[in-house]
Amino acid sequence: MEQHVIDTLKEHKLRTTSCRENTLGIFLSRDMALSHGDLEATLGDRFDRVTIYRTLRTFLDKGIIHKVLDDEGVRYALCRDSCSEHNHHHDHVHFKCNECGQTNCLENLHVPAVQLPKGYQAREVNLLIQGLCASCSDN
Amino acid sequence: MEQHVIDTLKEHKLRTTSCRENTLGIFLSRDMALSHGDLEATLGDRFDRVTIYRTLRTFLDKGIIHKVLDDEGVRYALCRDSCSEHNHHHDHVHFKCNECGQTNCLENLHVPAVQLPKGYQAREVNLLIQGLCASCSDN
DNA sequence: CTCTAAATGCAATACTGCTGCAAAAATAGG
DNA sequence: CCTATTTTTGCAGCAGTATTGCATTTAGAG
Repeated sequence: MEQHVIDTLKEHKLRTTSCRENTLGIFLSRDMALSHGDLEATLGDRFDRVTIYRTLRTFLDKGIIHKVLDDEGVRYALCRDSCSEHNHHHDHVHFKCNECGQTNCLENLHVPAVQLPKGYQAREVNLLIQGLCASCSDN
Repeated sequence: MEQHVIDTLKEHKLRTTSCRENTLGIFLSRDMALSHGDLEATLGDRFDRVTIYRTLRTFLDKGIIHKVLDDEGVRYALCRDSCSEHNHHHDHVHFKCNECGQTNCLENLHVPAVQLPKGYQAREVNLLIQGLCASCSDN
C-alpha cells in the first residue's frame, strides 16, 4: 500500500492496519462520496462489515472523512484540507447527479453567507445540490 | 379533530382517516421537523408502524410535507406555502440546533445562488445549517 | 521478543423501511 | 340510510442498515 496512505494514518495517530489502509486507498482512488455498502462491496470478502463501520467512524472522529447526506442515505467523502479532530472546516458543498447517482464534494465552492434569524449561530453548513452533472447533461 | 386539518386533507383529495388527522395535527402543533420514530412514539399505540410510513409517503406525494436531511437521518416538515403535487419549490433551508436537537425549516430564507462548474445543472437545493438556535444560545 | 493496548471477527440485536394480502373503513350513488 | 366500490389499515414477514459485547488477534512501544 502506498506510503501516502500510511503517512495520513500516522498523522492522525491511528495504527496502520490493513482495513484502514485499504479503505483510505479506496477513498483516494475513487474520488467520490462512498457509502458503507460501496466499501463493503469492495472490501467485504477481506474484512468484516462491522470492521468497516468502525473504520468509517474512526475516520469521521479524526476528521479524515465527513458525512454526506442525500435523500438516499449516508455517504462519506474525504476531507481535502484543513480538517482535523478539533478543527473542521464548516462549509461543504455536495452535488448529487440524479442520472448517474454519483455524489461529489465540490471543493472549491463555498456556501454564500446566509442571514440567520436573530440569536441563531451557525457552526457548520452543508449544501446539497441535486441535478445533472457535466457528463450526464451532455446526452 | 380540528376542522383545519380536515380541510387540508380534503384540499389534497385525501380521505380523512384517523391516522392522517392525527399525523397532520402533530406536525401543525409541534412545528418542527419530525422523524418517523418521533411520530411512532406518539401514535404507535394507536396506529401501525407501516400505516405511519404510508401516511408520510402520501403526504410527501401530495406536497403536504417535505424531507429534511440532517446528520442523523431523515425527517419531515410541513410545506408552508406553494408546494403541491406538481409544483414543489425546490429551495429549503433547515436549521438544526446541536444543543436541543431540534430541526426547523427556515421558511423565509432562500438559498443564495451558487456558481456551479461548467455543465452542471441544479434541480433541487437543500441547505442545512447546524449550530445554536435562539433559545439555546441565550444560556 | 515480549507485553499491552488497540483493532478485529463473530454472534446477536435493534432500527429503518418496504411489500403482499386479507380485513376494515371511507365515500359516492342511489 | 343503505349498499357497492375503492381506499386505507393492520399484520406478518422480509431486507438493508447500524450497533454492541466479547473473545481473539494484531500493531507498536519498550
